[in-house]
Amino acid sequence: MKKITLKDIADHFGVSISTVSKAINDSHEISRDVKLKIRQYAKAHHYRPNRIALSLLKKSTNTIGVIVPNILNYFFTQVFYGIEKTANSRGYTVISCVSDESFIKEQQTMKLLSAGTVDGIIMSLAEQTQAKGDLQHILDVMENQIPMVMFDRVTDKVECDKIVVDDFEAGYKTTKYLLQTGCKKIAIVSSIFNSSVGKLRVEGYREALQEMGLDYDDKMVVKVGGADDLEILISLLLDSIAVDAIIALDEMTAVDTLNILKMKGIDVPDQISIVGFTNGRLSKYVSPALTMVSQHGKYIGELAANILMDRLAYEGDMPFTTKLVKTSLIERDSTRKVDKNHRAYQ
Amino acid sequence: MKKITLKDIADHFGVSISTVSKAINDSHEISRDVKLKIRQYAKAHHYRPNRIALSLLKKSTNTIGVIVPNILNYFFTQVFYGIEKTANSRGYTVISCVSDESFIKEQQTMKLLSAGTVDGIIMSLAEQTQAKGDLQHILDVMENQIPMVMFDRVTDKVECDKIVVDDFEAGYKTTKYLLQTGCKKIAIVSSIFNSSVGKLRVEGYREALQEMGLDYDDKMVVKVGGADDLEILISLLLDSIAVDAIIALDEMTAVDTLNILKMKGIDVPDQISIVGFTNGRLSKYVSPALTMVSQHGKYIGELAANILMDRLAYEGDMPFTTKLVKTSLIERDSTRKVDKNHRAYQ
DNA sequence: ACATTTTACGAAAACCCTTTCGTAAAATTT
DNA sequence: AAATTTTACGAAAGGGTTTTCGTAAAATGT
Repeated sequence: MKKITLKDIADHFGVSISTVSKAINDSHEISRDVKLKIRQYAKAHHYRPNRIALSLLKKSTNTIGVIVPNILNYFFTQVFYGIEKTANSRGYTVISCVSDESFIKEQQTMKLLSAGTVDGIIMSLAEQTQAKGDLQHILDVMENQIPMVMFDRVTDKVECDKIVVDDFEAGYKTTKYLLQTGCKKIAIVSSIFNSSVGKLRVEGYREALQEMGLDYDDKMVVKVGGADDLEILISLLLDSIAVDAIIALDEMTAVDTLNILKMKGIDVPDQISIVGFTNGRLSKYVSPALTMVSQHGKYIGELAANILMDRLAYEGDMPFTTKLVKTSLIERDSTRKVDKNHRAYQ
Repeated sequence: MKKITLKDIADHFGVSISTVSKAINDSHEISRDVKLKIRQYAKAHHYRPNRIALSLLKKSTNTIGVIVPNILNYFFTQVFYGIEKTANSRGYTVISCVSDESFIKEQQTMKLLSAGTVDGIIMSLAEQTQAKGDLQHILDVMENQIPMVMFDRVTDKVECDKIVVDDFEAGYKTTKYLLQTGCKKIAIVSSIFNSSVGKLRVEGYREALQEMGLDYDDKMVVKVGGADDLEILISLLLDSIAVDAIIALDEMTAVDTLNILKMKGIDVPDQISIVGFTNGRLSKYVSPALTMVSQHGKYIGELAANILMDRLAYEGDMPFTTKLVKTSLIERDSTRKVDKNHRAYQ
């Protein structure tokens, strides 16, 4: 049984296509008996209006495009999950694309999506795009009147709705928390020192130190490239400074750091506390379970989808907004309990 | 600048739409100068043929739909990644949907996708659908002449291309491996004892035992429901039998089991070896790092996409195939090294 | 100079759907 | 009985594209 169209049904009953369409859409223009037999036949043959034809007619596809840099990253998976769930509940379909952190692929994908395939786009910039700073393909899309929401990795050069994690506050809050648990010498291990995200977290850390009258020491901010560096760099750090807490700016580095400390026979959290960023699947399962900063990926996805769909539904002008999503600290066993007395002084 | 169409360009030059179309498609029917000025204008105004209109005309969307039960599961994320990459490289777009293990959502999604939105579908059954056994929505799609590839969670009731993990062999191979490392009393911890996948693995395990002349003992196959059961059930197991190896049928259970054994002061792998299923992100990062069975999610995704696209490209009949993908054992530190002498007897 | 071919373009159909408008016939009102 | 309204349907446009076919004018061949 091939796909059935209005024409097929019209031919079968010897009526016009418009009659069939109206009958199926329960128009009052069609008599009761004609309507009945047509609807019955349509149902029996699983008639469903062709979405493509409808899109062409209505000039809207009820589809939104999503471009994430790396779907294997749990944060993006979570965001994607949030988007899909929300879009779906509001009758939208999601076309998902992965830029794989590549500028070229992002460019191609944007072109594809903007060729009438989607009503709007949600995206996070590829690493290469951020490094290159060439955003023409994104400006093109905006010029084409396609609404866009950028999240996490955004840019000032494009005017659109944005959702960013409050990374400054996250760095600040995390540092403050460690200080409250009695830590005095807090180091940072970063594998993302080039990104805006990484820089903001360090700035927040700096602010927190300053507020407590502590000195910021550049040597305390360790920049790691590959995983191999980590062990050497941590050893170097520990040899020179009596560190009592480490903030790792991504989950894998956090877990690696934990393992290195354990190998060295250092007790976590008694001798050194660890807080990691991105509350993924790992942190709960290592021992001690790691205290992590959650970025609320799923919530960000829901928010992005809602903002986009609101804009799509809204007639007339709507100012662009930038939402700042706060992080949460998920306390587990890699940090000490907050010192109540100390907290009292805050 | 609004979206520009052939008509806009035609109006601008006072020529017909067909002339513009031919000029842009570099037809020999159009004179050099007309072609030149039209193409130039089109490029300057970022003309791109509307994909929706093309889809309607060509009766193909160059899009494939993917339905996975749970995108937060790393295995499915990997499969999805493989599909997206492969589809993309062959000029296809991917519409991704999540059934969330729900029968209703799977049903709705299938309807949506089969309404002309996609050329083909790749899917893995939702848990609810498997439990319910109602596959009408899938049969409907097949009747609609939409090619489909099912992977991992498949069913005999639908005739289509399928890709399944060789779970019997995986259970067999894993057991054999543990025996070769000198283990004699191998237990299984399963949270998926109702699924075909789980059953096959246990059968493979049984076969391996039998082959070595060892008895199969039902008490050695522990069925866990929630995470809370696990500790009690493992304690019960260890109290009654001198187990020296545990096979966990999913990653989280493997890690949980490891942590429980460590808490009990049992050395892994010296006293008890552990092998887990699904080589995800956790296993590498716990200590000792877990020996795992990899299902090659990314490869399965690539395979599924290629089979589907091959079928879409092929004119005429093509028999349905079922591919059996072998698993690989990734040896880490939760199992002992293979006993060479023992192996010699194999 | 006339017949034939080539060149260069336009008209129209097809893809499938919804909706507006037009119009007979039937039903109602005057 | 004539005028008006209502009922129930069909024709056609429009959405954007490609492609087949038709056809003037220009170019070529004899």
